[in-house]
Amino acid sequence: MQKFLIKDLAAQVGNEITLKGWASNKREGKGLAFIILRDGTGWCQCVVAQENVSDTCFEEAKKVSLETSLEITGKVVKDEKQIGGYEIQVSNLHIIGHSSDYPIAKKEHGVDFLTDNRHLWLRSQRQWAIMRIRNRIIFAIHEFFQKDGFVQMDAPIFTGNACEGTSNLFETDFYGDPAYLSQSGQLYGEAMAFSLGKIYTFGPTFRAEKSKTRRHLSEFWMIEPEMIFHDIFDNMDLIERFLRAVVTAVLNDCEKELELVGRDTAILKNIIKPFPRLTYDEAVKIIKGEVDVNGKNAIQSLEDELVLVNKRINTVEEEIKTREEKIKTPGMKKGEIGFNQAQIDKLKQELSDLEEQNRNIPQWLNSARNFEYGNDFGGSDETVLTRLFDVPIMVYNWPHEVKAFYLKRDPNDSRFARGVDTLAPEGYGEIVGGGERETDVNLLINKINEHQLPMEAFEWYLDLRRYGTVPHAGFGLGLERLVTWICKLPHVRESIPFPRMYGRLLP
RNA sequence: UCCUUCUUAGCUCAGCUGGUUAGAGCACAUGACUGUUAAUCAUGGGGUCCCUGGUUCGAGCCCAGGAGAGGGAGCCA
Repeated sequence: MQKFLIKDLAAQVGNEITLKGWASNKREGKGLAFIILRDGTGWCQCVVAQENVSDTCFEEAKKVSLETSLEITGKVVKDEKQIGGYEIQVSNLHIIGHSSDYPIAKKEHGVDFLTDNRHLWLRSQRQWAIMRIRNRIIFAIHEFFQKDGFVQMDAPIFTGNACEGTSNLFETDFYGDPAYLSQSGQLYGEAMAFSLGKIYTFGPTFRAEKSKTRRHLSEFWMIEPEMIFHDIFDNMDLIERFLRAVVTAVLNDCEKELELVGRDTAILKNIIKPFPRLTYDEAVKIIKGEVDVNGKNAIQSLEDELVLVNKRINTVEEEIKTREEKIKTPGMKKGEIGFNQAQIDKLKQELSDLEEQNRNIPQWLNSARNFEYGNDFGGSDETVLTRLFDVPIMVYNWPHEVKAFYLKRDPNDSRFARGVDTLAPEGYGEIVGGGERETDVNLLINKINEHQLPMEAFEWYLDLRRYGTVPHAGFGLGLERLVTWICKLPHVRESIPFPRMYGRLLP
């Protein structure tokens, strides 16, 4: 077992202790080696000075390469310059497992390579920070619901019926019968709420969507609370309190991790402000640019963005050119060439992202301008809308045709269903979908027929209305999308330890 | 399913109008340097230019087909 951990070094200043872990980096000088040790709880520089250790020990230190596992004994010294604020002056060192040609270098890598090496990528600092934030989010979710009187219950993963239609389901063999991997625990959640009042499920969800976008996974974790005697407005109140609690927990406890992922926390701190609530009608007007919000016009701001993107493309191209010229000047130091080369690589990465945006934004503009009233929002519409806000927004009262069969019709206007989507700001889009459920058995039967779903598979669900129906509501939160927004990640793939995506099953 | 971008060393990328022996940085190996922060400096090894076919005196570069990856639309949390 490990007696001492890097995170606890503060209490050990002046003491000689033994740490166990991996070498995440090493720098060498004459008679001196600096090993950055990581043990899962943090990073710490260990200094091996030839004069302080035996010759065999120093030879051993020289053999340490990236990700070699080792045991290090030495004195803990305070040193503000270092990552964790402490340093080990090594007196003894012992290699546990060698590591040669570790594939992930101390440099930028492409996504394909990193995803192929996810099992090793997880060891890097940024991924470590994301996983810790993910963990804090999960814990905060449980804390919030448990304190609020919810009971955690589990929906089955094998299901015989499709919740919202048969497409996008992974089919498996269940003793000779077709079974589907759950794409939502929602219907089961309703049954469980009718027993325990307020429940939430927390489990994996599977969608066979052939989507290759920055916000889709084939396997993701969903949190689905369901509450009796809640209407859509109670539901929105809960969503708001819930998200506020989770984000606040991360802000309070993950300062270091947020810094490591480079998250500007100013926008997260806005979470204390009330979430704007828009009806579908209001949101459509904003998307189409007919109504301004916060002094900003959706179409205009997107057009401005396009201009900025183009300007930035020019600047970046110029800078690449300048640096390429600079490299060619004779007599330049090798180190300076390397530095410029690295800058050029970074700029090229930015350039290809910008060019991507340059291709996408005109499409989004087109789709926003021509948005047809009555349609569901597409990914780009959500982006266009949420770019204008600095807090999550809630859009409710959707045209009933575009939403799931189990949503309640608005009693004041039957064209609308009482669904609510919560969209994360900064262009991130939908993180929560939910609503008030239909309570009338006959309206439900009509809807099931309209959607051409197999009635026999839903008989048990209809029983919930036959035996003491009550008003109830709930929602589903996509954990990875929340992690992605809170960390401001460029892609969901970094928000889960081993992402399962269209075309990705390994590692 | 459709649109779009890409594929050159282990990794990240150059490679001009089609021209002779394909380059750089990182990583790796050896050596130098007592305090480095992606350390630095010197030397060295390392290539099926994604695959198949075509055009050409000549293809990493042009054409056709295929494979793989990125992003987007649809669909969705």
